[in-house]
Amino acid sequence: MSKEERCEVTYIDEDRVREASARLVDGLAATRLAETFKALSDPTRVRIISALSHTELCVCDLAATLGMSQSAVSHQLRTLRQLRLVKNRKEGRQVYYTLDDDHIYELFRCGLDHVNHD
Amino acid sequence: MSKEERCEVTYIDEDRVREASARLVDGLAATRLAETFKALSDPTRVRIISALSHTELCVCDLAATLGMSQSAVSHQLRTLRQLRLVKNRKEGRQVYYTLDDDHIYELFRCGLDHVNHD
DNA sequence: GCGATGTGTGAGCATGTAATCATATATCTG
DNA sequence: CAGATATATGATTACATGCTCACACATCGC
Repeated sequence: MSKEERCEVTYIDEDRVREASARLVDGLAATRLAETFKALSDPTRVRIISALSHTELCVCDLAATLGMSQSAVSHQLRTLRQLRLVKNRKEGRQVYYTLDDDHIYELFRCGLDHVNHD
Repeated sequence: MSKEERCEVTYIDEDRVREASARLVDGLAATRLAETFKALSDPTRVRIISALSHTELCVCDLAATLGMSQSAVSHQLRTLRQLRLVKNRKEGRQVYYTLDDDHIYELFRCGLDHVNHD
C-alpha cells in the first residue's frame, strides 16, 4: 500500500455501482467469510472434515486414516480448531476430534453438491 | 516427497480407522472440493461474489464498487472464471460478469450463515 | 486508420502456507 | 521415578498467492 489511492476507472453505470456498493458485504464480514472458506481450501483439511463427518477420531487414528504424519495432521487440526471447525475432547493420552457443529457438515455438503453437479 | 513412507503411528482403533477410510472422500474429490473453497478463501473474491449476487456488473463497475484497481479485479475474475464460479458476457468494450449458477450463491449463503451464527 | 477506452495478462515482489524435523509437554505403565 | 506413548508446536524450507506495473489486445468514435 504505497499511496492511499482511489479507483480512477470510469464509471459506466453510477446507479448500478451505488446499489452494488450498498448491498456489498462489509470488509469484516468478507474477511471472516474468507477465513471460513480458507479452512476448507486445502485437500488435507477437506479430508479431515470428511473423516470426522461420520465419527469421532483421535489424532493417531486420523493420521492413519489419511496416511499422513501425526505432526502434519496436528498442525492442520490446530488451524481447524482456531477457526472453530472442529472441537476436541481429551481422554487420557488421546485427544478425540469432532466437527464443531452441524453448520460445518452443511458447508462441506454444500461444496460437495457443487463439485458433483458439474 | 523424498520417500514413499507409510504412517508408523500405532493404531488405536483399527475398526474405526477402517470404517473412516472407507467413507473418506477420495483424493480427487478432496482436491476439487478444496479448489472450490479456495476460490472463496480470499476477501476480495468474496466481495466480488457478494457484488455479483444481486446484479450483473462489468469489470469497470466492479472495480469501482470494490475500490480496487481494474487489474487486480481482472486477475481475481480470471481465477473465479477458471473455477467456474462466474461467467461473462461481452457487450462492445465492456465485459459483464454474473455468478455461474445458483449453487454459487447457495455456497456463499451457507458460509454467511456460519459466520453470523457464531 | 488513429487515438481513446475497457479488459486481459506476464513479470516481479512481498507475504502466506503446508510439509518436515526436532523437540516440548502430558499421560500412562511398570 | 523412568521409559514409553500421544499430542502439540517452533523453526525451516519449498512453494503458492495477491497485488502492482507495464503492456498487449479488442472495440469504439472520429
